[in-house]
Amino acid sequence: MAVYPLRTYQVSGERYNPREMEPRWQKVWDEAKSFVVRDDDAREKYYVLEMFPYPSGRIHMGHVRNYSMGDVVARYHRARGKNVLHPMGWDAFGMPAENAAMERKVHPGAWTRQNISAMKDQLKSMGLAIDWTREIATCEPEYYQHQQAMFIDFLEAGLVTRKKSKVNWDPVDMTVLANEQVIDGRGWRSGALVEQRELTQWFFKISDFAEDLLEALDTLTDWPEKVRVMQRNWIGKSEGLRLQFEVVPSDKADASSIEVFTTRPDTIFGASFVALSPDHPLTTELAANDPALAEFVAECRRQGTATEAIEKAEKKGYFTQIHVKHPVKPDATLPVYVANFVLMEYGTGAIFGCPAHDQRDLDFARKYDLPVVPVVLPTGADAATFAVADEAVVEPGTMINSGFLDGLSVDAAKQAVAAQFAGLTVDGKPQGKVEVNYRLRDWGISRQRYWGAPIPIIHCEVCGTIPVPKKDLPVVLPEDVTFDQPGNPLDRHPTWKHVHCPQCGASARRETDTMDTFVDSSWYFSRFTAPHADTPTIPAVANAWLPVDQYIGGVEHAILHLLYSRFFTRAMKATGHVGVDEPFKGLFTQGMVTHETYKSPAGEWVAPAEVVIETLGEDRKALHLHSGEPITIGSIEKMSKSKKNVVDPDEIVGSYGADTARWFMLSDSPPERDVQWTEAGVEGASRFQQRIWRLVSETIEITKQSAHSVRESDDDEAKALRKIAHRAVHNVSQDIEGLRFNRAVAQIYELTNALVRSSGIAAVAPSSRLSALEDGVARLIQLLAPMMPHLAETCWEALGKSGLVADAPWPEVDPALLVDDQVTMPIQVNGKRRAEIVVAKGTASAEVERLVLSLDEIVRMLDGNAPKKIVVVPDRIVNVVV
RNA sequence: GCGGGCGUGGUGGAAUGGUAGACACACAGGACUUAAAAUCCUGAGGGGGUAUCCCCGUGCGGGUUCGAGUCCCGCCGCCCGCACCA
Repeated sequence: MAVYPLRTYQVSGERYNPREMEPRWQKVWDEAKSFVVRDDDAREKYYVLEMFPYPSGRIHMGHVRNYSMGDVVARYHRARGKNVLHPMGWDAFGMPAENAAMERKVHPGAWTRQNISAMKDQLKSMGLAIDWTREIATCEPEYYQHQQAMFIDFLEAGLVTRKKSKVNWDPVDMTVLANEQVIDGRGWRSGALVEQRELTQWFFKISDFAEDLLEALDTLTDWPEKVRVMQRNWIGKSEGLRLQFEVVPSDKADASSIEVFTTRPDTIFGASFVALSPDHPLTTELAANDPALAEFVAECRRQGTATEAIEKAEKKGYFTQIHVKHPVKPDATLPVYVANFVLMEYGTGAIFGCPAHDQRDLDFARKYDLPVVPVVLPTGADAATFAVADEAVVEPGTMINSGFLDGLSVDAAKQAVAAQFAGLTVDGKPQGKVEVNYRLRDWGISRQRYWGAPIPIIHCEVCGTIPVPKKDLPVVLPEDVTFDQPGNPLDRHPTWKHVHCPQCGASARRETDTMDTFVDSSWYFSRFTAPHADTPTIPAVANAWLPVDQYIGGVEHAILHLLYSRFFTRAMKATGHVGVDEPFKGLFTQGMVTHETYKSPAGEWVAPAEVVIETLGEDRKALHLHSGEPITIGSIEKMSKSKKNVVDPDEIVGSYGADTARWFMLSDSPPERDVQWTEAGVEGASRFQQRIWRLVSETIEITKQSAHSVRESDDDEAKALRKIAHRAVHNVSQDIEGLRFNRAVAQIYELTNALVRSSGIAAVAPSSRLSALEDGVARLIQLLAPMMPHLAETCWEALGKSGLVADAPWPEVDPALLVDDQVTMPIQVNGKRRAEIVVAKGTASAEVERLVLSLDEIVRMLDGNAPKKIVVVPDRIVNVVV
């Protein structure tokens, strides 16, 4: 590109004022119903959704980032001529509302609805292209009655069960938690150490779908690999053998057999003990007559399940005095221990230990002096000298010391053992049975809380548990509840639970447990397809919209919400509410918003708003805004109230405008990574906004002043500018489709730079350049529209374009302008760039070679020698090897 | 321990095996201004040479290749997830 002279005149344009323009355009979109979507639109559908917010009171920067990304996708596909569904709702049930009720004497419903109203205003101030006519809140009977209806459908379809089981009890929130909600032995919300309690609970039979949920992960190719791996691990499939060990008769126990599960039946000849879980029924039976064992069991229970506890825990056991017969070594027996590392929840709660090939078993065997017999010889090891020391051997190899298995591979041995036991029985049970085990447990959904969807069940002493007849739905939460004491307000409500049995009419009791809030969020995306229907969905409509094409949210939901939703969608399919298995075709997990932390000399956290940063060269110093005392700049952390490093979106929107906040959230950092919120970054985004406005104003000014009336054909500069503009459209399109917003932003900057440079001389240049400038600016505004929609509308209007830029079709790209007729080829000598030549595109290699060898630099570097080899990659690069 | 990801200027980050550092932030110099802000122009990976130029450079060590930030092998470091799962 030529170097242009300084701009030829100044424009006295006013600054762009987002505070004035943003509300104005929001009103225009609203009145034009721009983003209201119709089901009967023939265009191709596109469903984009961001994870809906919990109405905590105010939106935070994480929301801004999340919804900015979704909005770009929505607006882009709209411009691409698709019928785009982009709805918003509220995940409105949950504990914080009850906590607020307890702390502030405000009803959870009032608190929640007030928060929704405030947050809706905040979201609206962002200018999101959302169809607000589809808004739903999970706490309203209009929503949860359908969830209750589906609960009954699931119950009838055998997808719900009620069973007594050991559950995770959160002593602070006074409720049961699902396994997925226990993190490191603590409640996911309260952080309290979780206790085990026996309770009768309602369960969704998610484990019925374990295999399908696992296998279908392979079809979710538009999901992050990380999330798929996490779900795969959570489902935790393992294939193995259920084995019966015959108990050697004694006066110690009545049991005649012990059942274990193993994934390594091949190592059976290396077995040297059997171990029971402290929670195993046989353990309990034995402990009844053995105080020392009872004490050992109690000690195991105290051990805890926290990460550190497990890492440090020593393998400990208690010998029961019982022996079992070795299943493949006649006359040999194995001692039976109770061991602290055997889990009742997995397999059968009992194992056989093969110390040579399992680290835990080895640690245990060394401690209790049990035999360590290697039975797998690793490939390449010497059979004569091979021995197991402190590390168990887990790699594959060849069977040794294993009777009829000797010489087989591990896999072959597994099959041979299974075949060996196939026809045999112990204690009337098959001695060995091939079995697939999953770690995934059924989903316990009963919560002993008020602010959730009531489980539509009536307990009748005569008839048992009876579903509430659908005509009686919804089971509405009573309003008059108290929160002045712990426990479930529904349970102590004076009248609510007292009902008559719908079958026999006798006095009966309503179920007072409510559903886990994760049930609410497991199908809201389906409800959005028919938010006002009097059935959970309208299947034909749901099937037209589903699956969600692009779902965007935080990775913290990788297991909980995303796995539950996959299950729930399958259950809805089984009961005829939707026709798809998978709810989310594409998933994107965005990174967090971080900020520097600040601490006062007293060691207290200080909010960014109270800190002044002084820069001296590259040094930065922080001072307190009011007191002037020095502030320590700390590490960069996720924005959180506890560290006070939060920036309020309202303040940013109020001072810089929503477009600036949106733009900054999309710039720089790749969307899957964390982004650091900085004042400088926001300033930069704001400056860019003004820069665009200046460019547009100048372009308009130049057009007015231009005396040109005849359209001339493009000169080189005009053509170059058109190329840049078309290329930008092409690249930005690809980047948005690939969700590479940071790169799209960079492309837009480049186009802007080129246009600003060009505008400086357009007034005195040939008319073709003015035309290219005008066209380029219009394209720029369109590229900008998904990201800075208010600014784009303002510019669009100023440029005299008709209609809204939000309704304008995405600009077309002339493919001819994407290709260069000339290419610059770098010339490498031994892989290092030494020169370059400009040749016509498609120049033959031989011609390129000739040109290269005639270059002064190359002649000099060859120093009279002939090159060993010349590699010419047409239109790309040349490498001369000397 | 297992699984996944990452490591590039002062900073955030670009780079279908083909000119490393696009774009932005921060910084420096200059123009404009009474001044400041804003704006515009210029510079910049490190080292050396007053121009043109040379050497080094993507965590470390090897390898494949005409050519490696990118692919392979072995290390080091950081982040995330799961975890006594038999």
